[in-house]
Amino acid sequence: MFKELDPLLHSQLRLAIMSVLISVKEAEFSYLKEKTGATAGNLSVQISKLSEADYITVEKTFRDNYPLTVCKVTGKGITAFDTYVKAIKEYLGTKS
Amino acid sequence: MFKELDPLLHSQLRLAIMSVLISVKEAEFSYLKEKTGATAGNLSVQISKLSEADYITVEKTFRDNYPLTVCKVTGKGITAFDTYVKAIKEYLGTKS
DNA sequence: TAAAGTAGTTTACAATATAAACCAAATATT
DNA sequence: AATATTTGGTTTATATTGTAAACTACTTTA
Repeated sequence: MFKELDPLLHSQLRLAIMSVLISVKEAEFSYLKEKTGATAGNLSVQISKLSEADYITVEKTFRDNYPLTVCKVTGKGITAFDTYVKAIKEYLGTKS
Repeated sequence: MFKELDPLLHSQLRLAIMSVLISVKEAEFSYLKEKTGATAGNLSVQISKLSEADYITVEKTFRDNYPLTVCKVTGKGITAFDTYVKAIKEYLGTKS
């Protein structure tokens, strides 16, 4: 009846991160922090999880002497997100 | 940016329960169990939580000598569900 | 009357989410 | 030139949540 919801995506913050990354293709840590409203600690943890699953890539460099973390969504991530969107719509009813 | 997702509804099983109840207005425990594919234990716990929040009402009676649990969604539950649907659509992108 | 079935509830544990504490380096202040 | 503050995060500890397994209580069937 109801499709499984990818537990990695069924998390408010991880879903928000993916949503942002799909819309912009690339984002800095601080940008994600601002857009999602998350604390840095929580954001760091959830970025690691998405990265471990290869839903996103994380590049750590420096800019103006400060560390800079840049995230991008992968093909696998886009597919997973699309699948999640289709699945959850079943739950939301026909008014979708 | 992103609206909060009601944590009570942002759970695969509770969302499925609400989804069913909104489509049928009233359902027995065993019907919910079949539709959601949940174990009885998990279903029992999640029904209690929805009931405590007054998102649903639970009526315990007997039918043919066996206990019978019937659930209905409340007005508050419908409102909460609608709000959740609107909120999560923000996360799902414009292809919604 | 013993075994199996119905309809759940309770409990114990695993997984998740999150804030708080921490770290390393850079810049600003006294 | 120390010291304090800021940047940009990570790690850790705790609280919350989710779930399966075990249990309860009663009923039916053999």
